[in-house]
Amino acid sequence: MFSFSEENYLKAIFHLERKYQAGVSTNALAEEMDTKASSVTDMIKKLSEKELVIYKKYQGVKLSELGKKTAIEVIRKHRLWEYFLVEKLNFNWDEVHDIAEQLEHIKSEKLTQELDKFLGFPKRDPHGDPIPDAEGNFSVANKMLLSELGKAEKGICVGVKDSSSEFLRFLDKNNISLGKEIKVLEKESFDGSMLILIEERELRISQLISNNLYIKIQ
Amino acid sequence: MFSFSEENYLKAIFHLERKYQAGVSTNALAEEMDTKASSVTDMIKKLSEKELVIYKKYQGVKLSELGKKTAIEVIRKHRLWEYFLVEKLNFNWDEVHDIAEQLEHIKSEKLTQELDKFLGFPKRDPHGDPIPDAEGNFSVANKMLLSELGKAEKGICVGVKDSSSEFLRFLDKNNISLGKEIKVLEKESFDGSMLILIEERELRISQLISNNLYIKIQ
DNA sequence: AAATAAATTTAGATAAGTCTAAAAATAGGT
DNA sequence: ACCTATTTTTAGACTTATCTAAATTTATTT
Repeated sequence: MFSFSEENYLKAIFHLERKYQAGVSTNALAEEMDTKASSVTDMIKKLSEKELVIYKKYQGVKLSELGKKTAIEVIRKHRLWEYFLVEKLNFNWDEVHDIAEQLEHIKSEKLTQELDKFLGFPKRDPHGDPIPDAEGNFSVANKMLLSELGKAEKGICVGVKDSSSEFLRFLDKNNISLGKEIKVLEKESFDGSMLILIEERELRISQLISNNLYIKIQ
Repeated sequence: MFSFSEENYLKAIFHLERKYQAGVSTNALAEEMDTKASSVTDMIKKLSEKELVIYKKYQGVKLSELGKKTAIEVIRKHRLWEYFLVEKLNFNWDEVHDIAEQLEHIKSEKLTQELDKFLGFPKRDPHGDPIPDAEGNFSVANKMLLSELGKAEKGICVGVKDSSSEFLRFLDKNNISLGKEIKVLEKESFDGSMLILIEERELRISQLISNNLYIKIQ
């Protein structure tokens, strides 16, 4: 079994690989993990010895098949627990991340399977992210950022890029939640803000907001 | 916040204090924690600095009020999670201990409270042990060991002293479970075994068994 | 009360994960 | 191609929790 720290590194590498297919740099990992580059190098060596990552000095890291499988298992647990907290224990979607960061490291395959079953095999967590199934498969939705929409186009809100409490509470306050339709009424080119229509209300949002909201078109 | 290891020591001291009111010895703790006496001394010093225990060299330890409160919180979480695993996730009572050992260290007061509410504020875990409430109060049942009963006496099974898988599975196999009435038909003085009546079946059990089964009389 | 046994503590070592500071390698600009 | 800036790695140190082996304290026995 792997330590909490090892699992967290694997998860971080997994997420960064989407952006850096050629290999995740030490500095990128250090920023993601909120630690120093030298610590990252140390851990990468350890993960490499355990054959969880493929690593050549100065060339960045990639996950091995085992590393990827392990990372996906951790992500599966994280998202199942988030779903549990919101659907069964009345948590708001902005409160669950830190607790799920702890729960994702609990080691018991049976627990994960039974939790999944108990929850009715949910497909997405409260932030719209897909939950991997027991085999590690999960849909990579054809989502796009709201900011990519043009004037008069519309989409369904399906997820958030930033899942910080601050952002999620902003969305709550403005009644923006997953599943709602958003139509772009106007786009202001000089600051990137847009006027949107959501549930018959008009709302002006900054580019920072539209850049962190995923939508699905059609 | 305290480390997993610190919490485990506090829990162990709490349990041992029932037996050693004068103070828990280093060796007793070492055995309970399955570690070396020197490691125990190291940890006790640390707990003492943090004012979680009262410690004088060579005199054993006792929990401080803070230490006791912390230990009870961990035990509360352990037992709530055990109840959750059995009642919601279809675990058998012999499978839950190791997973609860992990879950008991999750830090979130809200999680504990909401879990308690979700489960309907259960009073006892699957092994019959009382679950402390949010204020740390819990009933210390007036239970006794089955082995203390005399011939022709009877009681209701309310808990187990040993909660190892092996013992619990033995009980399952022989259809002994919490809430059932047990009557002593015969006691064999030379080996301490007894013949009991449970659900109209007669069963001979060794002293090891009757020494690990709690019953309530009347 | 002295001698021995048992329990406990101390001293020093180890492993995991992190850090700072310095060295080495790579990348970029001219 | 060279010089500089950036990135990455190495070296050495620190903390937590553990260990072994030795020293010390307490308890027991005669």
